[in-house]
Amino acid sequence: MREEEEPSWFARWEEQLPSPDELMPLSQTLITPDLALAFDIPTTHQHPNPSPNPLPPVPHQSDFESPDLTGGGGGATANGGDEPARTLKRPRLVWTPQLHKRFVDAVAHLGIKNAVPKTIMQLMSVDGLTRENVASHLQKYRLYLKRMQGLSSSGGGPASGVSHSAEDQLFASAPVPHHFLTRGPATAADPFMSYAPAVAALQHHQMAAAAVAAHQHQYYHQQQQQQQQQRHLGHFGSPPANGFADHGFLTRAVGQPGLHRMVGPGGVGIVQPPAPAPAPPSTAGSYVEDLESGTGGGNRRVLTLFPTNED
DNA sequence: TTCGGAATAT
DNA sequence: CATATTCCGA
Repeated sequence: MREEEEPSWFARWEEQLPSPDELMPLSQTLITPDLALAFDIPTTHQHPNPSPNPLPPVPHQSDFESPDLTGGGGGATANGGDEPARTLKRPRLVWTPQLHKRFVDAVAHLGIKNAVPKTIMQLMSVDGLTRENVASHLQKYRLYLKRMQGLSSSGGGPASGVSHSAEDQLFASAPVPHHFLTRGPATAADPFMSYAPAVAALQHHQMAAAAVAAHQHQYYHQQQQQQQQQRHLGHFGSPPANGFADHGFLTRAVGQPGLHRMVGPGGVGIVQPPAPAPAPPSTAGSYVEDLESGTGGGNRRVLTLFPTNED
């Protein structure tokens, strides 16, 4: 027994791909504008060829706005050569259907009562997502639910004007758990996400999804306490100004059902999947990087992530 | 002090 | 209108 088909694995890569659904780790990589501008994140370069990709050393922040003076004097924080990147404005988060899906799923699993921003955020496991992001969205989502409730039995008089505008589209994308409307705990009835136990852990402490991901085993799971909000932004402005336009995308799905999330510790530690094997040919997962809608022509840096994929 | 939730701002 | 930010109560 030897020699199986080594070369084959590559060819069958796509076919062997597990359910994309499971592999959809929403790996939205959010990099702070500073970081992104300074240098691109060493995301897994899926270069078919063995090209050594020496990750660019720490960048020299391109000045731009001063890091603010959060306490300039004092002399505390004497970090030498560290990229604080704290106090930066991040671009508006765009809630894509996928992201929202994740959100709804999380809420569904948690149950209304436990569905609080922090918990949801943790369960979602989306890097870069902040509690406020979730809180804001949650607020809107609640309004949506409320409205739906009121509408539900009003004598079918949508005449009032049930405007089914495109806005609902986002919400329509995700199934609204019925118990939401009437109140009920989370019934483990979800198509995806099988980390129910994680929920319990969550409630207990902030293990967060990191543990969940790690649960999968394989590769390293760097457990990091994300007590504070981590910062990561998505790839966005990487204008090919000078240098290379480069990658700019993240590779999702790596062969094998393992969630890899890039967690950035307070500093800039992006963990790259060891990926002993080459990266996917990039045929399977696609992603769409929407950036900048610019409908009105402004300087709106909209950070959007996300893949194509449906549900 | 932190978190959640609504109000308010952009 | 969609998010972000702020304010306040627990």
